[in-house]
Amino acid sequence: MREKTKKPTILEVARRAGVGLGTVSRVLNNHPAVRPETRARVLQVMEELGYTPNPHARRIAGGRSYTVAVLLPFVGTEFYKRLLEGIEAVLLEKRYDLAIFPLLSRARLERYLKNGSLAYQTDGLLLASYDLTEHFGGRLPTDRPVVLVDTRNERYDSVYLDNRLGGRIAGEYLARFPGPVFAIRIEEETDQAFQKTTFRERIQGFREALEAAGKPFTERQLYTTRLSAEGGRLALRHFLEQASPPLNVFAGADQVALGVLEEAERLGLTVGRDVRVLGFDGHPWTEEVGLSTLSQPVEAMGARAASLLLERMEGYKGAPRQVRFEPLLIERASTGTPPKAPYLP
Amino acid sequence: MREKTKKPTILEVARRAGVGLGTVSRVLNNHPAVRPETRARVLQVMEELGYTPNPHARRIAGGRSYTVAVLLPFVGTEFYKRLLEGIEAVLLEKRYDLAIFPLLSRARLERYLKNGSLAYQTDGLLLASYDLTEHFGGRLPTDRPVVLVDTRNERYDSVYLDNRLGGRIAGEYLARFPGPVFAIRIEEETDQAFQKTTFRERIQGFREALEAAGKPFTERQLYTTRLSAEGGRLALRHFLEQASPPLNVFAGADQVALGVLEEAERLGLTVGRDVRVLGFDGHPWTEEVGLSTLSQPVEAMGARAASLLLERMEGYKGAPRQVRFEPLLIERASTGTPPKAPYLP
DNA sequence: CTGAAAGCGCTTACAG
DNA sequence: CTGAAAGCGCTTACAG
Repeated sequence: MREKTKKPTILEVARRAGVGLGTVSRVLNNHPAVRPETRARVLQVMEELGYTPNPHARRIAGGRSYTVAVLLPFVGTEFYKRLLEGIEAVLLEKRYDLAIFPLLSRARLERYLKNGSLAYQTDGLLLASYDLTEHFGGRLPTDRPVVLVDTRNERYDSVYLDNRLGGRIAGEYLARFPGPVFAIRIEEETDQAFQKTTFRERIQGFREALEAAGKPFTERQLYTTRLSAEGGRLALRHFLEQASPPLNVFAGADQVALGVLEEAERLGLTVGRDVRVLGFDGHPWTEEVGLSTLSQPVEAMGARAASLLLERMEGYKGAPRQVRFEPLLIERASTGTPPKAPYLP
Repeated sequence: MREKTKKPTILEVARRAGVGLGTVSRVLNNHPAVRPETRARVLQVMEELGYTPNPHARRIAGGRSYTVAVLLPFVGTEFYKRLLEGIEAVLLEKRYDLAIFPLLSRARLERYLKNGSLAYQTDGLLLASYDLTEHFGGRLPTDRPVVLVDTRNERYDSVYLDNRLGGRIAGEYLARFPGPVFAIRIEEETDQAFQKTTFRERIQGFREALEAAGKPFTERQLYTTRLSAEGGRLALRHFLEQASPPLNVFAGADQVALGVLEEAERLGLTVGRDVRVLGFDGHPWTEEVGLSTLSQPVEAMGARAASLLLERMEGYKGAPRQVRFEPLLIERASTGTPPKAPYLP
């Protein structure tokens, strides 16, 4: 009759391993001053008992929470899925937990930050996509280390993709093909509190490249839509009202590019010949559907951001570090080029 | 020169209020055995000091975490925004925190549940939209109370909307207007791990009502798309290829209905006369755009679910409670009916 | 109604 | 390298 399966504590581990509980704690914290044999024995016992440390006790005893807060837009796109995977990979390895805070409203954000709730819960903050510092006069109201990812700010460690460069690469690339060039501009969320400029930068770079190539780009070549595959379908229909195949489309995002692909197929057009399509993001499924795209190492960016944060949490005091990633053009069938060897991140 | 603004503790509050720290704790926990004057004085001091209890200490001392986990689909739709608002409202009032766990993959879910991480962190679980019990042989591997919302299961407290009824109301309503009837079926996410049937139920009810009204519904009257406004635009174009105005469209969700509205306007059609559109969800903005819709009391559902969970956490042991909400038809200009008094939830 | 004390499961100097 | 002890900020019987 054991009572409600009480979790084993550090004390029980210590007893069974025949050591003091300080030693168990040292093993837990990777303290170097533990003999390898002792460590092994303790780990063994932990394994047997299915022991996991009580994070609340650690927090209260050690002052650290072993938790990192990730604040991200409340949109369930593949980009954030991948970003979280990258972040989580390095955090879990270091035995840190990850608390996700979807940015729903400014009021909620302030509550998180102000009332100390976040402060109590986490040892560091990872801000994705929104540079929230503007809301707080340049500095977030927290004494925890902060790292930005998918956005940048000179005052904080930042890990970001050069979206404008991606747009330029797209422009240079598509300008070489016969037929007119079109682009899809994806509307950013219009929430005043949370702004980002990702898609705008991509289009900006695209426009620059076309102009540099002597193919000035006008509003008529642009179609604006929300981020959705159906938006890509509408875009292609719109472009086909203005020009006959072959035509070349920069979709701005893989998700939208997928819609272009779907609609082309529905209309009986041959992708890669009648319609060339270029996506952006390099999501894993683009390989299956043969979509050319500007690959973005999202997982790597997330991992890098998490590493920078971990360093800060361990006391690193240097100047803010700006880590810039570059997108990589991957040619596949959707732009008519024979597929190359698969992309290795 | 105060050092890094140490947070005040219960001890400091006790001193300043001239009471023992047990009393402060009692105030914190709404224990009845505290004289009103004493309580007032303590609360005063807390206010002055900007004291907030350290949740980790409470957790470790009291065995409770004062945190509820909300597991929800990784999609940033307005529905979940509203649901979270409803949940949060009652939880915050009871001084509970809310930990959001987006359901990204089955692997992550199992990690949450298994490794005891969730178990340590929270006192109860709220599962939104997915009945995850199937993954675990009928019972979730947790000893914490569990409440489902936006889905149902006989073995757990469940709060849900009768989506099929909503579909039926929509069918009965639209069948009365002149002109053919169309419907938009929204694809559920195809993730095998996380399934829901919301939209399917709405269409099912719709079909039943039409058949009952002697207007059999065929596949030709159905357009399938992902959940997006652009999907609504495509749908309307599709319907207009099959019939001339006036026509009547059940959009299945407000977001998609919005696209129908947009496209009708773009085509110069008069909404409410040439095209009648009925949404589903009753999101706040539908009033502004004059969209008729089946209103769903999402916030109230979230609040109710949170209340049921709180009761369980306080020890309620009764049989699982099934709370069924009914959608309410709101007539506005998009179905040609003059707007009535605003809906009061 | 209220205070003093034990205890929650850990971490971290401090001695050995 | 390791043990014993103090302490983290609370909660909760236990006495008054």
